[in-house]
Amino acid sequence: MAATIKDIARETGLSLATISKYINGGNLREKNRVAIERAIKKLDYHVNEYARGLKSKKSRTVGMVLPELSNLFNMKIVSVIERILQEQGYSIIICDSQNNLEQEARSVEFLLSKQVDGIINIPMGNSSSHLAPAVEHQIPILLLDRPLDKLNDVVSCVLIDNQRAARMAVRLLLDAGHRSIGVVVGPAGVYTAEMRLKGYREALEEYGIPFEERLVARASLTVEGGYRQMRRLLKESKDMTAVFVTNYEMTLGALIALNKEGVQIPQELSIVGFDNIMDLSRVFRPSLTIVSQPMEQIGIQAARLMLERLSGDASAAPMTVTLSATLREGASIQPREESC
Amino acid sequence: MAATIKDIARETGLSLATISKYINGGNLREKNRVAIERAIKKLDYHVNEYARGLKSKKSRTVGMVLPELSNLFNMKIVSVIERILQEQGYSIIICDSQNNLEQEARSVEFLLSKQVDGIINIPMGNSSSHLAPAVEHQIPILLLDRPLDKLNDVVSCVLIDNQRAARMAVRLLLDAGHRSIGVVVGPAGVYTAEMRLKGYREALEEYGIPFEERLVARASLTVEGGYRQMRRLLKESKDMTAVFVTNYEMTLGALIALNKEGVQIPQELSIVGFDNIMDLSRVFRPSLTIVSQPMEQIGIQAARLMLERLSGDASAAPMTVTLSATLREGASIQPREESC
DNA sequence: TTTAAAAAGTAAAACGTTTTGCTTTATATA
DNA sequence: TATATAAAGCAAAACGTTTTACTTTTTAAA
Repeated sequence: MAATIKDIARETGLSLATISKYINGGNLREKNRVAIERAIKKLDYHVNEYARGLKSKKSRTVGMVLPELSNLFNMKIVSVIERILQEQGYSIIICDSQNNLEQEARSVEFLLSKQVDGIINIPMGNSSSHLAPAVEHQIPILLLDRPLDKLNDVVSCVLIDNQRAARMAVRLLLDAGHRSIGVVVGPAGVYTAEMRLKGYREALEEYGIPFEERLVARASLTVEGGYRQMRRLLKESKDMTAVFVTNYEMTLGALIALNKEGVQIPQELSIVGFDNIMDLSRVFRPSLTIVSQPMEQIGIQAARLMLERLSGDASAAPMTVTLSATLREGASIQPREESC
Repeated sequence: MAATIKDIARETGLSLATISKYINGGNLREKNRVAIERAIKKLDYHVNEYARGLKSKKSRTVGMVLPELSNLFNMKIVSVIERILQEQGYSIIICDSQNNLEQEARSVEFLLSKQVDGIINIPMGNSSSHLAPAVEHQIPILLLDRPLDKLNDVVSCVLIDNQRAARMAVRLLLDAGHRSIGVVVGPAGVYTAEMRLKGYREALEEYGIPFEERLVARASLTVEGGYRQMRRLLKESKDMTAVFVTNYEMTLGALIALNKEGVQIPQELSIVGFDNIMDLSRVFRPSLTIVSQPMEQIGIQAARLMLERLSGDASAAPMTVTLSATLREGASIQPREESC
């Protein structure tokens, strides 16, 4: 039914090789070029990606493996990467591993069976074993948001300087005179959570403030997690005058909790949130001070790195790109007189 | 490098056709079966999807075209569909058309160029022209969330009974004695918005309450939209005692606005929200009364319909499946004495 | 003009499957 | 045991490209 390169050859009187050359951007005589173009239009020819893939061993598809889709950070990143890769003719297959390590490994196998040219992965845990089959296949691998030490020499990586960003955020609170600062942070073992917590500790240290376990609230990375742990902090640490919440969903949950408890921001509690998705900082009154991850940039860099490695560029050695999160100052921090 | 069917044939002494038969689930002699299985394991053979696609003209891939990814309803649906199709060996390519009609059309073309076996689309507008090329290709098309009249006889469709759900929700408020009920609803022209507004009007009509334009707040389907329009309603309609918010993001925005304004729920204002994502109804206190779309079911039905049509099942005529949203009663509605 | 070099074009093989029409082997019936 | 039938296996062609090694044409230099 559909026209093939053979039909174009017949229509133009040229050979298959010439048509193929045209399609792949080679040089040809002007009159042949126009003849081919006319024939393509006339017969409504489209390249058969499967025949091409069979010969070239390239699928022009990259796979993406994520812990979950229903997370706005992930979605935003996917959205950016998808747009850029598509512009270059690549399609992406997304695998939601549903916070399940075995599923994550299965997703990698699935993508390999679909013969993707590369894999982008936001790893769930700290093991890299799920990527072993992909490493073996020698396809480019790119880690997002979280590194995996074992693979440092084989894969590229796009990260945020979580630790520094957290340090800056907590400094802001310290500079405002706060001394009892709570932190709502993700589960132990999650790289980003650990780094952000580290930054929090560092800032305290700089100011000579003792770190207190009771001010650390470990939450699942969800609205509910933020809600619950914010309430717990409020209940258990009455002296707390500020809080740092370290991801978007938890920030949302914390805000709901604070509102429900009628805690005035910033009069009664200062807060620094995380991730400017859905323009939370603008919508919320008083405007929220937040750590803002450059999500567009993360996506752009990830796409760039992947495309470079896909094109077999020599310069495309595995590398780690670390981007800076920025602090957007709002009005959710109250200076405290009694200190200093 | 990678083993092919030929290697298996050589290893086992059988013919290509027999190996192919095995792979595709045909019958063979027991000893041949085990020989093939051993060879496959030994040589780590995997089907080459591109060779297969070339012969069979099936890509075992379906495309999905959405207005945007950063929307939790869409994401949840994608997540479910992705899981089910993947279990059947299908991969899905997602195209985020970024609320851009031209991009939506380009996405369809892109998917066709990638030779997807079917397309699932949450259409942005009311025109079906972007799907024309897909219709021409004779591949199964499935519409989600919003129908397109022109295509009724060619495509399947999975919908929610928006109108009824809205009617039920507003009835609940009316039954509680509310007479001045605001509604935050999506932009004019958006199918779901219109249907939900229609349901709102119907309920009022049933109770003999005049419809008032001033109580209708048209918002963009975002947190910010909900926030802005909720504030507008509060300011402009002091007599309003209840409000119905008709999507998840807007509900979130409305809640933020109400909290910021210090409006007590439900004492000062009763509210019915929409979509139980992130367990909003549980997290929020008082627990929210919401219209809950059966997102899991929507995804399941969509996947089922698509799979049936992909398998060329005779029973798989284009059809419309309409699912019911349910009302989850929380504690965000206050009965009003003065009425009845 | 002739010749050399560069550019453009070609025929044919290959990629790894599925499928068709046929042959061989196994099973059931007489 | 012989025969008919069903089941299993096979050889070869086809799918629509890309690529290789070669030939022809064009352009530039002598």
